[in-house]
Amino acid sequence: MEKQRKRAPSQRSLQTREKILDAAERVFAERGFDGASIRDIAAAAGVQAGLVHHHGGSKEALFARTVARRAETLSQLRLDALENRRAAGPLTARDLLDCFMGPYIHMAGSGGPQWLAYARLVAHVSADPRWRDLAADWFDPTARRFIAELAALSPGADPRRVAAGFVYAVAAMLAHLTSGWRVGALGLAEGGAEAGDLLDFCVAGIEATLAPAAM
Amino acid sequence: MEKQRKRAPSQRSLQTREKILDAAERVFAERGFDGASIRDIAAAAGVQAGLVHHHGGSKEALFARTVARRAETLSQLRLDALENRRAAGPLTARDLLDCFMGPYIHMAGSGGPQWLAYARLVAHVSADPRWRDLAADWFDPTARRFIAELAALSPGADPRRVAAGFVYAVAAMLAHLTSGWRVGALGLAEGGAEAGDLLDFCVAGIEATLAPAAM
DNA sequence: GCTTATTTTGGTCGATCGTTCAAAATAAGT
DNA sequence: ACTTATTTTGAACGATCGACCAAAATAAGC
Repeated sequence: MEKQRKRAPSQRSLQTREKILDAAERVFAERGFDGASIRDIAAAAGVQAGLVHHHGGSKEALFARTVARRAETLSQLRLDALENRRAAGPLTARDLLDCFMGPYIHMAGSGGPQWLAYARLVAHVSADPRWRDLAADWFDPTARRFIAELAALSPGADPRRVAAGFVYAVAAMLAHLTSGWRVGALGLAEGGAEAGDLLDFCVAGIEATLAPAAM
Repeated sequence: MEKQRKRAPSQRSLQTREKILDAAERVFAERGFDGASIRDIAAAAGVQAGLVHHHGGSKEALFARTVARRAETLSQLRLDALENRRAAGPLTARDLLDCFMGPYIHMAGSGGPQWLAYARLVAHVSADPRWRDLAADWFDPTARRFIAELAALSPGADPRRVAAGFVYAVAAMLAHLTSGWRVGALGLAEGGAEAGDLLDFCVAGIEATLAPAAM
């Protein structure tokens, strides 16, 4: 049984893979998993439908790949921000939330339209129990880390309260990133809400959950 | 052109309508609009597929009907709670948020499993720009009312900041109601987070947005 | 009880879905 | 340049989708 020799993927292939992932990100973000068709994604990428399967595997695998791609980058940005901030001195709740939310907000604002699509994609993932394991694999480790850091700020805090507060903060962040389609409806500014408002809201909320439990 | 005489719908028909709406609520909540099929809904309701169209119209109309049914009840509960609380004395931010969230939390907890399904359904609506108009029609009027009440508490507050904070609070509430499938993953209690934690978080966050803008 | 409108059934329609595949085109290795 | 593996095309496959309809069953009005 001779080993079949593998060959490194061509550069053209790598470009196509990214084109397909970008297209999948946009289409999945707009219409969700079931609303998006392989043919829609292929058309958005400018390739044939069969090619999507060749590069992305099944539709579920493609979806998982799309979620995973930026999740890795995002986690690294968050953890790096945390280390840098820690080196600068003692951490506050605002520091921690800024390290967690800052990279996402920044990339969504100036990292190109793909990052904004990714935020909408994550909103779909969060709304569908079907992707529980996917979300747990890619988001929970970093979330757990930040929850632990937050809980460590207040020795008397109830860890479950802090975890709940963190979930609320993440939900608010996703709402902030995806509220573009609500613009104007509720008196929000044209370009959506300000990132500072989000941070103020979440810091105050988290600090409330950090307070020692009342008797 | 003789007017064709209408006939009142039979009671059996009304029961079937509700069975179908309940089934649609469950299936739409679990799999979203595109993931749910008319046949799935019909099977869950124990009727034939054609009957779903007869009672609910097109799939989109059925979805809209499903969203609208409890939205009406919910708005009324919220506005009633607001009037009752107002009669008891001057309102605080906590009062207002409790009037808005309380009915939902209460119905989700003890109003039967259908109300919990409805919360997941609303999460899908919030994640999909396709239902912008639907959400605006059924949720915005009441939301606007509560935003105005909140803003009135603090004359120096920026209305847009308050609106943003309210959107964050709603997102946190939906996360609270639908976080059952995250239970345990992040250290949350088995039965999900406590409603009190949600209210504490949101009150603190909203009060932060009510503070007069710094110079 | 007879008539009429409504409710329900069971099946079918064309369209579109995810997936597969053989063949053509392209690029890499020697 | 020749060989070989990979990438891409274009077209199919069966399954399932939303929607529709004629006929049967049921209930309401007289």
